Amino acid sequence: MADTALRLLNEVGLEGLTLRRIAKELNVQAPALYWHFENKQALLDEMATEMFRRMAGPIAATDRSSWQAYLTTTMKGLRRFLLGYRDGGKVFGGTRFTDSGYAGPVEGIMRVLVDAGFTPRAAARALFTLNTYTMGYVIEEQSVYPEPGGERDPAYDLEDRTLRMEGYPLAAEAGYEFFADLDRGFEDGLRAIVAGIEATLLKP
Amino acid sequence: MADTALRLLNEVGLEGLTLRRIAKELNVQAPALYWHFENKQALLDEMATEMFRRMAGPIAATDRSSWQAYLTTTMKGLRRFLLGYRDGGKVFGGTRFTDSGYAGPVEGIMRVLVDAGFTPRAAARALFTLNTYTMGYVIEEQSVYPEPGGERDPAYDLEDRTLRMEGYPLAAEAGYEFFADLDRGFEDGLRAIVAGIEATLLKP
DNA sequence: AGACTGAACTGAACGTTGTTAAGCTGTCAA
DNA sequence: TTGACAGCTTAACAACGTTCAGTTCAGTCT
Repeated sequence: MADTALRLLNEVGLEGLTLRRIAKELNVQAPALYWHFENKQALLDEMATEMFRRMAGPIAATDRSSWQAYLTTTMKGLRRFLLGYRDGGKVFGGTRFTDSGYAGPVEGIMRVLVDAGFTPRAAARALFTLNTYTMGYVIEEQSVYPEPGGERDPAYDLEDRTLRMEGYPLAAEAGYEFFADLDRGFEDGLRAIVAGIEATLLKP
Repeated sequence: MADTALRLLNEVGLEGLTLRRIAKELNVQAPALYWHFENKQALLDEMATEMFRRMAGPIAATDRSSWQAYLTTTMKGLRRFLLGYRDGGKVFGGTRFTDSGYAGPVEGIMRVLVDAGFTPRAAARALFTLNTYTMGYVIEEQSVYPEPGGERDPAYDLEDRTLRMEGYPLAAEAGYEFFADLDRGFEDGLRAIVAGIEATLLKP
């Protein structure tokens, strides 16, 4: 049921994801959904939780050669997963999980960090910082590329953007760096944050 | 007009911000708004732009004793401003600006960084990384504290949260660190990122 | 003065949305 | 056979964004 909604999400986007559309996909009338969910928000929460369940498994089995490599591949994985769903960032950000299934994965990441010498508080801070960065990045990214693997939104055309920046050469160059190579941009930011975590949270 | 909508935003939230409600505030009928805006999204874009205009001034006049201090106070200011509007993070994130008024402030920040020895590309990356972090943080934060200066959303009750985490001691402690002191949490993350920027983007 | 223009708005309506209420259908246990 | 209950349907509601044809009114031109 949340499965169906998630599949539909990639077809119609968050805006087009109406209860009647979901019901149609299930060969059912819209009010029938209320037997399973209290309201639409509860369904969205369930969807976010299901998304998390699906990514928790694959992400768990990552590079453990160092805590840096572990965090890096984990966050790359998180981004890839969120990008896999249309509006994945928005659906995921700010929705509460409907069960405690995320406790396990969080415990796993925390374990790695604490074993590497972090205090629990520093480990939690590192994790939260990386999470918010990744989510913020994906939200921004998905407003440039609304559909997974799809075309760039024409409103973010780089040449138009540069033209409108006349008189502000550095801002023009910045705009280009912001939205040109999003993969590399994410990883450069990620590398910076991981290095900063080592400098200020592991060895304060 | 966007002013009125912004004032109303803090009263009724993004969800309650309907065209009929805005029109009522202006002593006008709802369709009249379409004389001034193509559609509701255009109005939201205009609101985000207006938000940016209001924060660009105050933020510009900040600590210039070092680029680190400059970035830190700028980002603290950005967060404070976003927190000043209900759902400020969501309104701001992923909306396109309606004019090029943001080019000036961006140019200013870039200038400081380049003068401090950053390449333009590294400066842009530093700025974007901090921006996405701040926006992601505020979005998360505002789902815990929906109203500016208001009460904590009961769904994020820390004790409930901790209870549901039985068997995952580190995750429980992490949950506490995540949502306990949001001011300190933001600044700790900020400090880490700024340090990482120095280590990997200024001196690669 | 009178005709015209355009900006700004009204009133009524349309299709769609999330949601509620009451009632129908089948399945399984007592 | 009866009853309970899960799961659904049909009908309807208020509210939403939006469209369209018409109205008001200040200002301009002849």
